[in-house]
Amino acid sequence: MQTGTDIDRVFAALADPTRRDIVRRSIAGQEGVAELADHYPMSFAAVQKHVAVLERAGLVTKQRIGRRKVVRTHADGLAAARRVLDHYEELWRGRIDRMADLITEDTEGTDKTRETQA
Amino acid sequence: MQTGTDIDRVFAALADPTRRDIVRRSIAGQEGVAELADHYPMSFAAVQKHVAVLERAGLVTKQRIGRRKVVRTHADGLAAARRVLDHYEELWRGRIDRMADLITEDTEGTDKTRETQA
DNA sequence: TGTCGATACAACCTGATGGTTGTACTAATG
DNA sequence: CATTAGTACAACCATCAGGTTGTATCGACA
Repeated sequence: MQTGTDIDRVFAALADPTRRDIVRRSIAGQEGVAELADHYPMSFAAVQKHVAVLERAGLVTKQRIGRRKVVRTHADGLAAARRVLDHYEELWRGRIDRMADLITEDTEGTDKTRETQA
Repeated sequence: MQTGTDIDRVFAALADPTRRDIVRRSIAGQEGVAELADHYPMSFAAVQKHVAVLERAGLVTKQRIGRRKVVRTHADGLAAARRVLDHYEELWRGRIDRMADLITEDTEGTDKTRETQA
């Protein structure tokens, strides 16, 4: 569970509508894999694979309850994705501020403005 | 045409680290495709493709400036992704509230007669 | 303990993705 | 107007992702 919440996997997992729906349904944390599968026009195995993708991305967890394995969404995974977007928004606001600065100051000559990394 | 800001495309686009970096750099909105390409260990054409993916997802736009086409990130695209995550968080909070309700009320009647025992 | 419900996993097919090279279009510039 | 920087796009290739079926495991229970 080291790489549990890898950002690449999180976004990739969220890129599929079926998987987003599984995430949504699993917030309630009541359904097993087979029950989830009933909601989609595909095989049980396909849904099982989707759940596996979500699990690898750290977006859901499975817990054995009786003979089923109940799927629950893991809020931390979603938080990881949110943080990335928050970061962009922060940078975006910074850009706006800088534009405002340019308007008020109007000092020319800022050419090699580069490198910021992340 | 198409689905301007399709959520599938947005998340899929953000699933690639190179593309996320392009989004980040393009917030400044200063570099053309070739300038962006200089930062990555791949061909110009490959970067061009990445930009195209971001463009289709509504995450960036291109504007001709001189002989270059400057790439700028489009905040609306990011906002679309954020809205999805916000929705999940909202549902998540609702779940917590419902759990709290169950604890305080404890009046059954909502039974599906499931998960017997523990 | 033998059966059934629920889950896991492997093998396979197909289309999408991420990378390459090569060629062609477009617009500054000498 | 010929050249060249910058971009676009097509063809091609390898790998991955989403789906299928088929078989195996595992836990509950008559």
